[in-house]
Amino acid sequence: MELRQLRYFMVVAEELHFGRAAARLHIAQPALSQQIQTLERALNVQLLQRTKRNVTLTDAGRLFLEEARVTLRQAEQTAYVAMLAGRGAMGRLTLGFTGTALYSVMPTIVCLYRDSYPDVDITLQEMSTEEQVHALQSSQIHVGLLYPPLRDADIGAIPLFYESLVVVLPDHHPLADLSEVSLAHLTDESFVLFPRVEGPCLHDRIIGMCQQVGFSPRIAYETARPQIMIGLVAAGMGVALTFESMAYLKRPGVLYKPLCEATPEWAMAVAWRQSNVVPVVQTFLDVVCDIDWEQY
Amino acid sequence: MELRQLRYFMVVAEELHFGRAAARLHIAQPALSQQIQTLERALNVQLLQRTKRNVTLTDAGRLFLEEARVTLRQAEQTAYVAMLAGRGAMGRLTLGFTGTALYSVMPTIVCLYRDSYPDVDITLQEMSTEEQVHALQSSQIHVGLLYPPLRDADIGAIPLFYESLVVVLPDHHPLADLSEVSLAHLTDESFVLFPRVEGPCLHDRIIGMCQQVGFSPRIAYETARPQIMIGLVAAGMGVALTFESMAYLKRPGVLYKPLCEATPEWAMAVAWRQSNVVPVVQTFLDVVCDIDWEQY
DNA sequence: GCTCAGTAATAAGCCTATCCTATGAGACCT
DNA sequence: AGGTCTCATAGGATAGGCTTATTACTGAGC
Repeated sequence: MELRQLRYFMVVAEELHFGRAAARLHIAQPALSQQIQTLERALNVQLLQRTKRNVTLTDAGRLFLEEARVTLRQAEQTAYVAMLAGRGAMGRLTLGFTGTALYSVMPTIVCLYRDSYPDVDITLQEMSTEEQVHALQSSQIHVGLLYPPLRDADIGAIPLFYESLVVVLPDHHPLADLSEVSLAHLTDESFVLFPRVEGPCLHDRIIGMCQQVGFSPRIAYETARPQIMIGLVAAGMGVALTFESMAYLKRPGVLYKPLCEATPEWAMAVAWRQSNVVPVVQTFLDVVCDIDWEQY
Repeated sequence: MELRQLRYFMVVAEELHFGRAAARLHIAQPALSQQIQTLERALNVQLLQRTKRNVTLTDAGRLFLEEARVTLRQAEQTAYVAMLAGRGAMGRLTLGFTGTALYSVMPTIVCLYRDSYPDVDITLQEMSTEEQVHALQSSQIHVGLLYPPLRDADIGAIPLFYESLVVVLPDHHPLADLSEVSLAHLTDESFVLFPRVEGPCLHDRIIGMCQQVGFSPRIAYETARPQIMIGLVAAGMGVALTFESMAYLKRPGVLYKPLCEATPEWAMAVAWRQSNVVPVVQTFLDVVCDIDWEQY
């Protein structure tokens, strides 16, 4: 039994006339008669009652027709699913993101992507930049939201938008009234900073900047989680340096101040493994690149 | 897209190895490669990721595989339904039966048939012998339970069992104490009888028997419904003549008495249209003929 | 580093099945 | 009785599927 035979049979059952059915199928009538005969022989069942004058369905034919319709619909569905999946409009996408991305770009991107591709299931995993690189290399995630630079040439990355560093202060801090803060003001402060492994390059740059101003920051606490970071600042455990986009994460008792110094313009990027651009990755990148980051 | 390709793909997806898959399918490896390629080209989707060393499913392939499995199962179901229907083990059977059959053979037959062929839906229709003949001729019913003789040569009939006539009396009737009753006793009675159209031949025989004994029965009420017939007898509206199998229909206030006279041995028969022996009819007749009517 | 085994793709030829045209056979109508 | 309609059959052309042989490439072992 083949789908062709089901398709042919369905038309014959609708027309109850081999000539017309053959015309609809764009084949000659004898070919159609043959196929139906082959089908009946394969099933060992008479599906049609032919007199020399007209054609009717047998009871078996009627029941077979119903099932055949279901089968053909299901076959269509099968092809449709493949088509969707092949275009990246269906399936599963696993996305890694840093703790900071959770409070900035990640929700935006995921919402827009879901709107465009509702049939793609998304698996979200918070992980550090380092972890994301490994996860990309081992195909545990499809794409990541992380902080360049990356050393692996196989991993592509597109920076989304550049942002400066800001200082996070408790609101009763002596510097709270200034409109901007210099690193020099922070010489004797305790610092809350992200762990070096979260972004060794940026970490080193920050330490370097401090040393240029003449001090080595005393890092009292390390945490990659923004919520915890500003919580510690609010509790007076120190000051923090973080990205300006974090300023969206309001919390009573905490102020964000720009730095006077030209800070490194740092970018969050979307990254993927270039040797593994499966369709869902491509559509995801399309969506991300379509976003106008200026407004953020 | 054809079912063959789905079957092939399923095996390749299971083996993830063209050589082994081809062996399982009893074809050569290049044929399999070709079919899968044709399938991928038809869908315009890559289902398998081949390196020179091994084969893996793409995301699209995984989703396609699930749907393909469903499709193949449904195709099997389609063939299975046709097979069942072709053997008369599935579909619909319409059965005509007389009012008397309702209280004798019909329930027995229908129960046994349902046990053997649970997937055949049965439509039951009470109708007179005459009506059944017409319904058989016009294919409104497949088989009937009725009283021969039938004049149509195209309608086959098998008598099920022979039975005699009995007299139905109200229990306070003067003849109630006799163990058997003669027609001569009933000369002055009012009769409750089935309408002539329900079985003209038997009706005429009964009238004839009465006339042989020397009287013409006064038919006070005519009804084809046994319940009504014995109800009328119980109410003292007359006596009735009916088949002995009716004696199963007990009712307080009513007695059944055999006749002294040799009555015509009359048979209920199963009838069908010989030019319309579709599978369900054949299986129905098989069941009916398998019943040992001696015990009834 | 080279060879060999393993694996999928490709090539070329054969064969079957699918399709076509032409024709036959039975039913219904005039 | 002849004509028309409709499905089945017959015979030939064609395409698609299968086979074997070969190629191209990979990875493992010596």
